[in-house]
Amino acid sequence: MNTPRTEQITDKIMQEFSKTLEMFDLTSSEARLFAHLYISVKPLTLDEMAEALGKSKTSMSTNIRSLSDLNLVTRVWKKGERKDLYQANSQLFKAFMNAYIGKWLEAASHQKQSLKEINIFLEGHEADEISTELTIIEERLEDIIEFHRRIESLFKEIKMEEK
Amino acid sequence: MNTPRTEQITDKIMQEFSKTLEMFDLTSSEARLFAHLYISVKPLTLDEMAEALGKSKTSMSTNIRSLSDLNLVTRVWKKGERKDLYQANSQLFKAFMNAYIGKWLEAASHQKQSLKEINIFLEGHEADEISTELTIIEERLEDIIEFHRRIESLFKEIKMEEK
DNA sequence: TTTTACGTACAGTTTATTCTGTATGAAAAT
DNA sequence: ATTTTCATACAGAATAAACTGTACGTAAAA
Repeated sequence: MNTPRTEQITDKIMQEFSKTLEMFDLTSSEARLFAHLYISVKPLTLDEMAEALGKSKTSMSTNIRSLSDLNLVTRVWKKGERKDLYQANSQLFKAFMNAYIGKWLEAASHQKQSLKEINIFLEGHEADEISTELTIIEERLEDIIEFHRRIESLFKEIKMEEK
Repeated sequence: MNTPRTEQITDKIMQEFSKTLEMFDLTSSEARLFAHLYISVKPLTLDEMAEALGKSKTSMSTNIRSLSDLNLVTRVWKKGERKDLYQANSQLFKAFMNAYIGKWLEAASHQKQSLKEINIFLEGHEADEISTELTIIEERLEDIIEFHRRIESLFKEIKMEEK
C-alpha cells in the first residue's frame, strides 16, 4: 500500500495536467489524449490510445487530427510498423504558446478588419444623417476597434518575447 | 437603401465583437449580451435585454450574473426605478484582461501545486523501487511543472505591464 | 490477384449545455 | 393588508457537442 502502481500516479498527473491544457481551448478528450501521449515513453498507435483512454478508435483519430493541426502532436515513423504512430511535441511551452497566440492573433486581426470596414462605411454616410444615436454608436465602435488593436499588440509582444 | 437602419449596423458590430469576446471564454450568449450592453447608450433592465436579444428573462438573469461575477458588468442605480439596471464596464481592455489573467493565474497555480505534491510524493518513494518507468514519469512530471511555472510567470508579467 | 489491416467519413446515438416557463419569495405599490 | 412587480431557483425541453459502430477506400501482405 506504500508504493502505488504507476498507473495511479500517471492518472493523477493526467488529471491535473489536462485541466491546464483545457485552458488552451482543447476539449477534455484532446487534453487527456495529449497528456497521455506526453507522459508515455514511446509513440503510440490509435489502437493503443483507444485502449488506454477507453475511447473508440474513431474518436482517437479525430482528436489526433485536431492536435496535429495545432502542431502539438507529430506522426512518427518506425521501421516495419504499419500503423501510424504519434508522439507529443516535447516543447510544451513553445508548442502551446505558438498555437494559442496564433489563434488569438488570427481572430483578433480578422475581427478588427471587419469592424474597421463597418467604421469606414459609417463615416462615409455620416454627413447625410447626423442622428445622435449613430454618433454614439460610432464612438463605441471606435473603442471596440481600439480594444482589438490592444489585444493584437499584446499578443504580438508576447510572441516576440517568446522567440 | 443607402442609409441602413442603425439596428442593422449594431447587429453587424455585435456579430464581430462577440466573436472576440468568446475568446475570453464567454459563452455566445454572454458575449452577445455584453456586446449589446456595451453598444447601448443607457443601462438596461433584464426585460429590455430579453426583448433586444430575443431570449427569456431567466436567461438574461443568469448571463448577467456570470458577467457580473467577472466584473464585466455593473448594477446601476436610477432614481425611482424599481427594476435592476445593468451597464457594461467601459474599460474594455482592462476589464477583460483582469478577468482573463486572473482566471489563468488561479488555475495554473492551483494545478502546479497539485503536481508538486505528486512530485514530492514520488521523490519520497523513489529509493524503494527504482523502476525505469517511474524515473521517466518523474522526468515528465518535472517538465510539466516547469510548464506551469512558465505559464504563471508569463501571466504575472502581463499583469504587471497592464498596471 | 486476393486477402487482410489500416485510417477515417458518415449517420445515428449518447451526453452535456443552454434555454424556457412556471413557481416562489421579497419588496414595492396600492 | 392586499396586490402587483420584480429577480431567480428549478425542472423539463431544445439545442449543440462528443462519441460510437458500420462502411468504405487505400495500401500492404499473402
